[in-house]
Amino acid sequence: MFSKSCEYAIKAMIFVAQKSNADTRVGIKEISKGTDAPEHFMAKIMQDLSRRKLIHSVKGPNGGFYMDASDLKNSIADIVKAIDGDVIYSDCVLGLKVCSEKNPCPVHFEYKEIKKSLIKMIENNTIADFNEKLDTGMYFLKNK
Amino acid sequence: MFSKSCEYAIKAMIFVAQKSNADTRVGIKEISKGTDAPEHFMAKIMQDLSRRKLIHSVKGPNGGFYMDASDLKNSIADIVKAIDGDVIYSDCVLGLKVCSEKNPCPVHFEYKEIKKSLIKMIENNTIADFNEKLDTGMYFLKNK
DNA sequence: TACTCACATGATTTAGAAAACATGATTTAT
DNA sequence: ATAAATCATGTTTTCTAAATCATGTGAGTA
Repeated sequence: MFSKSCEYAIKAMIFVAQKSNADTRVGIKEISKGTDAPEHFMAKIMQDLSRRKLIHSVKGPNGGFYMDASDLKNSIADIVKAIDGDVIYSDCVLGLKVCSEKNPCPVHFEYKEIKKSLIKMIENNTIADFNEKLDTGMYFLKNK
Repeated sequence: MFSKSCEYAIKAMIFVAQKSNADTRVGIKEISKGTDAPEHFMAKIMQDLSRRKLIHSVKGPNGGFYMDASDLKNSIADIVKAIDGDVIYSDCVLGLKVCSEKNPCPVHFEYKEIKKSLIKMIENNTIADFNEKLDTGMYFLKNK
């Protein structure tokens, strides 16, 4: 559904939210281990997220990434838009460049409703929400 | 959502359903033009569909592809399973290899419901259904 | 039979995402 | 001020889906 980059980005945001606070930062190594993502690739993604102000970073010794209260208010949709753009809002099951009310593919109207709930899901779930969930220890960001 | 191959496969099935009957077959060239897909690539996909008995083919002069009554009863899900396998049934928003009730990613339960309606959609829509739709001229398989 | 048409099969190439690498810049600590 | 830690940036490599190419096979027709 999302690009690999985007999957990693979401996982990283959730992971950092869990592990960081005002003066505890999380480094790339820890993030990539905690989310089961390739280190160098994840580094690049973190820099994207940082450039787009979805997360804070500090250089140097004891540096790393962290999230403040306003970062925690971001939704999954904000991350997806930052990394994958708005394909999720415009994509077509059959791959039509333009698939709309006026120019619908054969499944346009059926998919429309599903897409609506999909968008609702990613827009209504904030990082803070996941933070609480993960605290229960009943959810996972990686398999092994 | 689906692979490019799968998108083309669905379009091709719908297209052939429209254009063919017992003694009118549709050739690769016509199919690829009618669905805006690369000819050689589409040829390969048609052969997959043919091998998996989702469509009939005839070699030689006046040969081509066609669908009989039972072919028309196939659902979109049948095509998806033939081309992409059952990833749609097991995929995870965050890319976990195993994402289940026992080992859920943070969005597993929210996505579960959406996935259910997605599957329902592709299982309940048969090629024959589209055939009728397309007759109205209000749906499209390509843009230009 | 021989020729042609059109699908079938397998090998090859291309393009773009995913991943890795090399180097630069900034901060902290001594 | 120097060195080490850590994020930032740009380039290169790898991998796989997507697309193409070359050749084979069966069916129809004269």
